[in-house]
Amino acid sequence: MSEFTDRQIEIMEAATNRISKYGIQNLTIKTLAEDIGLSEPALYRHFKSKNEILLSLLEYFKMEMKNRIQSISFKPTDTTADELRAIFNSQLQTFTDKPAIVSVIFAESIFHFDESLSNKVAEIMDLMQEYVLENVKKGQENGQYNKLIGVATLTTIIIGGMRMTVLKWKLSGHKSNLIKEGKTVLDGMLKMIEKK
Amino acid sequence: MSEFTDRQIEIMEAATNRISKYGIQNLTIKTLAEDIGLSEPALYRHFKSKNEILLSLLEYFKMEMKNRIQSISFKPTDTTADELRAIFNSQLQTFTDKPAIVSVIFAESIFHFDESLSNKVAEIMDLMQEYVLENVKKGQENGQYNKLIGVATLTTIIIGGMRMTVLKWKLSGHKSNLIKEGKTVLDGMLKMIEKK
DNA sequence: TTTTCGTAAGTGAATACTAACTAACATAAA
DNA sequence: TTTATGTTAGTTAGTATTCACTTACGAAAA
Repeated sequence: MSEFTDRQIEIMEAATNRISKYGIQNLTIKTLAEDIGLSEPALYRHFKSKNEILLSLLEYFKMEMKNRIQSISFKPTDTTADELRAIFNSQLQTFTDKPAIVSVIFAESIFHFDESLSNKVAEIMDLMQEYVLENVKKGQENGQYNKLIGVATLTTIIIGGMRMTVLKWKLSGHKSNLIKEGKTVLDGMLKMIEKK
Repeated sequence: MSEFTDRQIEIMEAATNRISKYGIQNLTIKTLAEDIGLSEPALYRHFKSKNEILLSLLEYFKMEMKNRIQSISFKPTDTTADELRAIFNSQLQTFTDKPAIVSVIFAESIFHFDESLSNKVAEIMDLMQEYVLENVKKGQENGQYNKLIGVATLTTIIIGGMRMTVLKWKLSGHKSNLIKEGKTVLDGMLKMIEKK
């Protein structure tokens, strides 16, 4: 199914964990090899460079996210707001299960040094943006959302609010309840957006 | 006035610019010295380590931001929303004048490798949060803001929306008009919050 | 004369990556 | 069934380069 081997996935997950725990500066081929219990050259059997590990890791998450969100099945009784709730719930659940991912995909700045990497992060952000924009458009068209604010601006506010919630959760050391807080913030925004 | 010498400020600004242009990975003592036209050991005359340059740089901006925001003079006719507009306008103006700052203070992740540095970034974020929280509390108390949402959640949404706007501006290569777009987003949020 | 601010020329440690080799195993011709 | 050949995934022991930082010294202002 996946285009990656088991060993490659193991390496990518170890890299994600190390970045999450100690930052990108501490992700070296040496430490990464030690984490997995292999020698340094062994890693080069599976990826041709360190950059390729990072690039693959981002691509891997992008694929996962796309598949996951597109396979969410909405009920016929769901409102447009319910659909948005389902999308973010799925995201927050993934982050809660694998907190290390957040450190990697929310970090435009750590990949600033390499164009291919920062482009890949931008692609992931754009993908999420598309889903939200589509939802907002739909909600305004079917009259479930008010039209106080334009589609683009509303999308910025929604994504911004959710990102901020994730960031605070991360800075708290993952101690707070991300799913609960994310729900509070999203419901807050929907309370202001939904027509009554 | 400042606790920093001219040379120190010159070094901190050069460091900020280099991080902004090429990322933290490219900020080395060698490249930094070349930017200023000095030798490497000369930098050590002014800062005792590379980390101290970064730490000072963050402290320098924190001080600047605190002074700047606290010296904003509100008119008696200003609504609570106007006060919030003035605060963010001041921030966005600073970012527009010196875009490099954004790369440094919006980057929790790039300083992940050092606790003192990430703490300093958190302090800057907390400071901004305080100003917004105070404003939201005041607005709800004096009846200018509605009470659909709690103070903390509303603060998260506002800061999140503004951060997202700045991030998009940064990813656009500073090509969009930050002040204008920030105003649009803030006005959008206020439209939903203000009592009519 | 002392202090300040600079330089040239290093240091040891760490980094991404490579060279050369091998054990284990699969495939298929003899 | 044995033997030859190739592949996969690993090893040890390096390479050149880059890094933050230091030592020892010079010039010139106070």
